[in-house]
Amino acid sequence: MIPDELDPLRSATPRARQIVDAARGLLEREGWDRVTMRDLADEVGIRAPSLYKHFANKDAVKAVLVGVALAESGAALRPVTDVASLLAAYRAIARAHPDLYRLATVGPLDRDALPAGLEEWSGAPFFEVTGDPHAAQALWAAAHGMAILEIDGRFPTGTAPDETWAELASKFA
Amino acid sequence: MIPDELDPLRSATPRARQIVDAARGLLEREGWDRVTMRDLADEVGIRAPSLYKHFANKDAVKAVLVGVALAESGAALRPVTDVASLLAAYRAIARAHPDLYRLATVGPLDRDALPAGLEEWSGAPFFEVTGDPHAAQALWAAAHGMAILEIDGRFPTGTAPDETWAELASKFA
DNA sequence: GTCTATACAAAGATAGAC
DNA sequence: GTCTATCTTTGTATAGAC
Repeated sequence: MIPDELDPLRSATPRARQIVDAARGLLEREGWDRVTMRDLADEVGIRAPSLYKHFANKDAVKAVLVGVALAESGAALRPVTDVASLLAAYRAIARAHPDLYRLATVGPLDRDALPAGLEEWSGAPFFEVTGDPHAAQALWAAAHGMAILEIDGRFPTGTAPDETWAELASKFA
Repeated sequence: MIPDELDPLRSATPRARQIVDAARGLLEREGWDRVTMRDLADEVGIRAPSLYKHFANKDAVKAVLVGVALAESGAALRPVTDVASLLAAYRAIARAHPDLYRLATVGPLDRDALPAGLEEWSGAPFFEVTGDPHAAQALWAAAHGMAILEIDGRFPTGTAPDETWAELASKFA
């Protein structure tokens, strides 16, 4: 699915992979703020100081998880067919792994910590479906707005109705 | 501009207002994570524990600031004319006070801590300009997606081009 | 690479005196 | 309502044994 050279775990040791897996589990159960280095070490079965032999700090763990999120998202959005299907796939990703989605999309992005080309590859489906860079960015931003507001429970009704997603799709169809 | 009964500072004591003002200043200079109860107290000229005589905890300070942000946003979006002007006003708010915008729009919303009706009043311009609840929600979500990605520097080019905002406006015109 | 032990600096929060 | 003193959690880090 994802090109080998874009895999954020490409050169990770088995132990590093294990740590990332554990971090993802904790993240999806508790949210990033509640992932502590101590709990992460517990989950792996080692002591907290040992984590620093594999990752410089907590942010380095986060960077890999962000890469994983972008890679999985880019894969799930392919192959590209039409706007409605793309939006449906995008929504599904955010709802399936809300904390991972949040981690990868909220706040600044440390681009230097990502495999070169991954960010672009992850967003390319929006260009493919619109055929125009500005329309692609606008559609991506709209999809993100819908997704993040939905998983954060910000829509007054509690969850975003299917009709609102359909309305958005109709505008860009 | 804003109805009196929606004012989040309506029943605040002078000291509480002073604390909120100081918190806003710190927020806009440093971001919410760097607003500490100690720094906030310093700014006001008292000791950190004294803050807890005026606010239950840091989240209670945040709740008032979120209310202030919603109130100012709702005021700045009025009067409503057309989609393009509404989006321009929305974008201007986010760019003028990015950390306040983030505080009010990122993550879950503690609705119980807000004046009743404020959230709805703040978002009503989107209903006014579209005349349809689903289109209003979709437009609001799209505007938020654009705004938050722009102030977080998430657009690959660095900042969202005016053309992308124009593209979005054209879809909902 | 892992462990134990230890340390330190934020940061939110509380208890109790005045 | 303000103070001083104190507690806890957490990220981060080091030293040194195995």
